[in-house]
Amino acid sequence: MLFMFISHCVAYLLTSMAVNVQQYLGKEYEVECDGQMVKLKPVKAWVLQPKGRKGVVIGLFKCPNGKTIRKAIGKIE
DNA sequence: GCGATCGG
DNA sequence: CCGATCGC
Repeated sequence: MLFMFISHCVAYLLTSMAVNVQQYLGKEYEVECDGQMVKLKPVKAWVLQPKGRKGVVIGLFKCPNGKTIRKAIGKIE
């Protein structure tokens, strides 16, 4: 019973976070690549947030020139 | 400096 | 292993 409850909570937390990040993955962002502004979808996104402080969402972008860059694409309360 | 992530 | 990402 307790196990069921806890696993449910864990699953809920994991999925809700995954969904939040996935929303960022769907959208395009203006990113500076090779001295040019390019619209790209992030290859990956995650929350970067110290404990007890506000944080940011970091997007990982693959530029046309092959370079990979990170950019903050969101804020966390 | 903290937070996660991964390319260089 | 470190830089760089952002805001606090």
